[in-house]
Amino acid sequence: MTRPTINDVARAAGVSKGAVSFALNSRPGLAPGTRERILKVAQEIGWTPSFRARALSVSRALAVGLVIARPPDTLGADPFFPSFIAGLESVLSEHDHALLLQVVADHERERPSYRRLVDEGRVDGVFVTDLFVDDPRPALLAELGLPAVIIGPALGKGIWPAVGVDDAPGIMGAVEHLVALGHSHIAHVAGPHGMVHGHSRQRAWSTALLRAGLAQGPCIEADFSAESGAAATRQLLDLAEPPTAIVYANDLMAMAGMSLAQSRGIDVPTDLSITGYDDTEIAAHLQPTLTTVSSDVIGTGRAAATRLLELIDKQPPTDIVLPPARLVVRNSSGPWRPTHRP
Amino acid sequence: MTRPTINDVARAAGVSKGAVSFALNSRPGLAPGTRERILKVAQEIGWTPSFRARALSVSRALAVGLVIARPPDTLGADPFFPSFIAGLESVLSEHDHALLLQVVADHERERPSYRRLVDEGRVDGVFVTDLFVDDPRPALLAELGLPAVIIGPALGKGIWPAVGVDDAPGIMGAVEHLVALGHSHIAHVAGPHGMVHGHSRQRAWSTALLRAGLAQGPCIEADFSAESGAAATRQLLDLAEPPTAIVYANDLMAMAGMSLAQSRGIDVPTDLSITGYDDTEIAAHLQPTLTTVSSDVIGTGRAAATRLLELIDKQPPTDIVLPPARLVVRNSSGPWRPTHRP
DNA sequence: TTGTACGCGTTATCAT
DNA sequence: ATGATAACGCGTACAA
Repeated sequence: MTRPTINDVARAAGVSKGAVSFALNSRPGLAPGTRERILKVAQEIGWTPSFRARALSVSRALAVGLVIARPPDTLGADPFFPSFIAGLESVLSEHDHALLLQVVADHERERPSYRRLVDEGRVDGVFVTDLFVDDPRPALLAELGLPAVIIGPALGKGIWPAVGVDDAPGIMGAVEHLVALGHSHIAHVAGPHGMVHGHSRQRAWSTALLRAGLAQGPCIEADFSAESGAAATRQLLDLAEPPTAIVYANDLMAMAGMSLAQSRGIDVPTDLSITGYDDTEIAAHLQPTLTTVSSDVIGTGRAAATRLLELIDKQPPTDIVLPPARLVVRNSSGPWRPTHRP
Repeated sequence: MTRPTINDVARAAGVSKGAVSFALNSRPGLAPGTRERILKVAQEIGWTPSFRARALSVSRALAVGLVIARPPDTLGADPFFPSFIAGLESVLSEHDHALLLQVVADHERERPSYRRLVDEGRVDGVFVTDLFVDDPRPALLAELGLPAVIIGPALGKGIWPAVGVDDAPGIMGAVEHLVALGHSHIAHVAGPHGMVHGHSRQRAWSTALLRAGLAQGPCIEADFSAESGAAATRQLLDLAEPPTAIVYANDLMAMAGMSLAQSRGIDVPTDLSITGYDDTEIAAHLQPTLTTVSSDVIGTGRAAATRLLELIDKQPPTDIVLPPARLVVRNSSGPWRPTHRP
């Protein structure tokens, strides 16, 4: 009833432990016949190498970690992680690595989280998400000697490789789309300036306006939450000259903003155009359907996992090309109409 | 630069490996002074026991698994997992257990996933979610000898303990709320009948109607997705006698349904009342705000983790009481008005 | 190909 | 009562 070990296989096949190990890892130095026989016996006995023994022996954890630092309720609304994790998994499982997940409420608790992962030797590397400007984590991880891959737009040259869909093309696409519809007063509801994806999306919005030869519209910093999206929208609509279009840094804020506008009797898109970012499942089923930016999140996960495994094995980086984020035009954006508001 | 081992500590403290181990695990048989000295030295050297070595030695993985079988895009819209995982983590980390996550696209791939977890000895137990009626997984896990805790409403007596907020009170609360508002033609957009939480919510709806002395309203089976929620709503509204209120099995379908109704010029809640389930972050920011059911998901995670660890250690179950799911009344539900539709 | 040391704690057996 | 010693768990890798 107890699990078979490598010794059982060796005995049954009439060879040594070492031979079995060689056969399993398909390493040279075994007669083809022997190799086959060993594998067949292993199959019959139903032996799979013990991950624990292997991990101890090779001094590797055979696992990587993902530490998510966010209040759980904010997490629930984020469509990123599930898909991202699915992408990670698809690569990791092929390389016999497991994904170890930790969710901590805030960045304070993130540090000890990494420490423990390292101290106990639980993981061989980690993914770092939600990077903020001047984030201390890359340096901390370097100090701990733990390989890492940063998820998100690369902000300057870093210690670690960054993997992620560049969000600029998507946001710029949104602005261009609105400009083409005749809008010239285009606002932005941004993510926190301190977070790189908040930052980069805002910069993309700003750059796009510049390129279109338009004046910078109003920009309000929010925090990706529905609450903050609604509040930001309220501020924008209360301006002396409210914008005719708003580019949101994510779908959740866009949805909250759209609802707020509607509750004030403002019609979307007749009176106000709105774009989101993420292409959440619900986006296509709102009233009106939401124009938003879609990116290959699963692909990002795959790329990140691939890169981290390479980093761990000290292999040269594969060049992985991800399709750029693209605008999905729906009904929340429409032509600008030079009418008077009530 | 290499990690300190138990030997380093033993040498520095002038004792044997065994003594250090005893000190660490606070086991009897050491003079108080010795114990303290050892711990102090360990602290100074910065030694933490290697998880790998310990796992091999105690023949335990010191980790538990969560296998999520869902297409990633459906996952993204589900607010359950992030909070649930946060709850799991808070308990697991205190007991030095890690959470190993796997996301597979469908149930076909779930089976091999468990096999690998077991064969490699990666985990000591698993959480089973999204249980469906006559689910083969509990039996499979029993056969594999892998302790499990089922997440969700207990459907009959099972091999494994079930942990989860009972959804019946919440759904019944929604129906009662609608009845109190004067509605008598209350429909249900259900989750898949084959899934226990789809099933149990539908039963709760049905029971509540019965208790209120009302006729069973129309019920349409959907699959928790926005798409299916919209389709089901379309069917309901096309009935000769459309319902005046719809109870949805989750927020996502409710949102899609609400949008669909609005796109047809039906006012919510004036012409149609709507309730959801989950209390998603966006629910409070929709137009109108969504009446829905809220439950303690983090608490569920904590309870599940506690129970699984007990199961693994063959300890008697702690009795954990979770607050029942409760209705959060907002603006998508209102009094029934006996008016004619256009 | 085989034999064996090794990785690193845990625990049962012994000695004082 | 204290603490040392050695076997053990299970693959991997190198010398023979």
